[in-house]
Amino acid sequence: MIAPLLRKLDTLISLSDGEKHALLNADNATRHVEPRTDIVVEGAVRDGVNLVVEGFACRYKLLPDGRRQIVSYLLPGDLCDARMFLLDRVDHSVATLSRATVVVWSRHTILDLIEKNPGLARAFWWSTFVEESIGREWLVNLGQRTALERLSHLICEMFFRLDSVGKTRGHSFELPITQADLADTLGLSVVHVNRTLQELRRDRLVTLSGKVLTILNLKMLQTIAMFDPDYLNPRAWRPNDAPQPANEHYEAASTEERAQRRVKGF
Amino acid sequence: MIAPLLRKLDTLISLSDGEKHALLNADNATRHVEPRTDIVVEGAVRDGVNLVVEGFACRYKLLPDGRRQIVSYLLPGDLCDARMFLLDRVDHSVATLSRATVVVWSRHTILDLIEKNPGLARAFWWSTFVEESIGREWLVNLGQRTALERLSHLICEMFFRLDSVGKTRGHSFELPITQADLADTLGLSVVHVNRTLQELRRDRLVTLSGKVLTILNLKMLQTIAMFDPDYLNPRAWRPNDAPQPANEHYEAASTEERAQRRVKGF
DNA sequence: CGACTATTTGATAGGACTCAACCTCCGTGG
DNA sequence: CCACGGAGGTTGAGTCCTATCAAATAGTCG
Repeated sequence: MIAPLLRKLDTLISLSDGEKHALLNADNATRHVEPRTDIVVEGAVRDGVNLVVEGFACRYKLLPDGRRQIVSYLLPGDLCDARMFLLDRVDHSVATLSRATVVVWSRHTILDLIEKNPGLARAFWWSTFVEESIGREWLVNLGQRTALERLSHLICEMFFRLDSVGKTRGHSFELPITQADLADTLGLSVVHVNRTLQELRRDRLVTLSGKVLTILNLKMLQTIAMFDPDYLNPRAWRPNDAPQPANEHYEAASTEERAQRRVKGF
Repeated sequence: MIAPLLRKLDTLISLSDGEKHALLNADNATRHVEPRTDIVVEGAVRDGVNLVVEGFACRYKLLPDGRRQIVSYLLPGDLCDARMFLLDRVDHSVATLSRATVVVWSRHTILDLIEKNPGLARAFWWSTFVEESIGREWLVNLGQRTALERLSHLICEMFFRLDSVGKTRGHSFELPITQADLADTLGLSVVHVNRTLQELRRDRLVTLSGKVLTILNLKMLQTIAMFDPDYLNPRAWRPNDAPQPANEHYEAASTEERAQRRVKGF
């Protein structure tokens, strides 16, 4: 059930068997949620942590006049709240885009998990790094790229993210969202998203029928989008796994421990 | 020297005298940096944490073809690296926009500070929440707002942020950056930034001479920008200041220690 | 099958970009 | 003290990308 999460976290930071077990066995409640349903409402008090298991969800913000901007996607394996269980409220809402399955851990359960499995805390933390990194890339997308580039970039990102949780088949994946959602993600009008999509199809870059998107020419799509998947993989941000000068300090310190290692391991 | 930081953190989460002292007395080196100088280079190995004390800096990303997007501003009191001292590398660069003064803490110093003053760790952490919240608001800005709205919003944000660290005089503040920087921030061309700025002046909303910006009609500017300062103040996100379950737990944990505190407290 | 919702198409308008030139302010140096 | 050079700011003209408006088509679900 929570396989995508396990897979994702394990990629970020390899988890011990104990940690995997803990996650698998933690109390949780499964919810099936209809499309266009708020999971977390801006300003509301939070009670637990949600994990998207199946389907797409998003964080979004509304302007007083009704304009909507989607600020991130929550794909299978993504935590809706990440570390937000520390905040009572959030400044944005989270809603499903498609029909979705969500696993909910109570605040208590999560804190207990983290307490007993520091590695999990680390992994959660890393996943927020990725989220922030994606956010920065989205800023570049909205600020600098043209409609064609934006859409291409988003498609590339989705492909890589879904692939990392085993939700692709070859170069295809389900894209259970509407063009209006894409528009609110890319800062474009629906009409223009539609035409841009047609352009991608015309150029034999992708296929999109029903809710299945197939990338016909990934390399070309990446080139157009200037897409470099590094930002999705913090592991790659490290030069390699060789200790850094800054780290020697820690390696040297000895009594000092887990805490130090923890920090580094992050 | 680090007064702006103290002031900011104290607003986020009130600091104890001990914590303030620790910060004030921590070893640090002061650097004066010329405009347009990289402080942190994408992909480079990190060694310490930088704090902007005076002047403006920014995080930015470059596209292969040279387009630049500024993804956040670092104003006086802002930490360039926040928790990034845990990562060896970052996916973006940080550069000064104006002449700036930067205080540098070594990795060791920072870890020591955090170790001994969990409250500081918490405060740093909170400050990253604000940063993320700002990032989301910027996404809305780039995705949904028109040029006039974007610029107005950015000006409002700067005003509120600078005001919170005592860097304003009345409704004026120094804006030591170039229109080209604004353009790369707002996803607009320099020419259009220029014209939009003129529009704001024509409408008697702001004044901008030399490097000093004065807001003549804050209320109107906020209305145009649909600016709501809440996102800058996580305190407001909490229902009140009653102790939270999460915190009780955190305070309570005892044997497992620093490691836990590190993770949780941060 | 009917009522929606989503996608597509056509036509038109407009916001923002580009190109190119000009101006203004400063710091430097002869 | 003024000439020079460069960076930043300003203007004008023309174009293009993207938005809007409106309507038709296709899909979906009960």
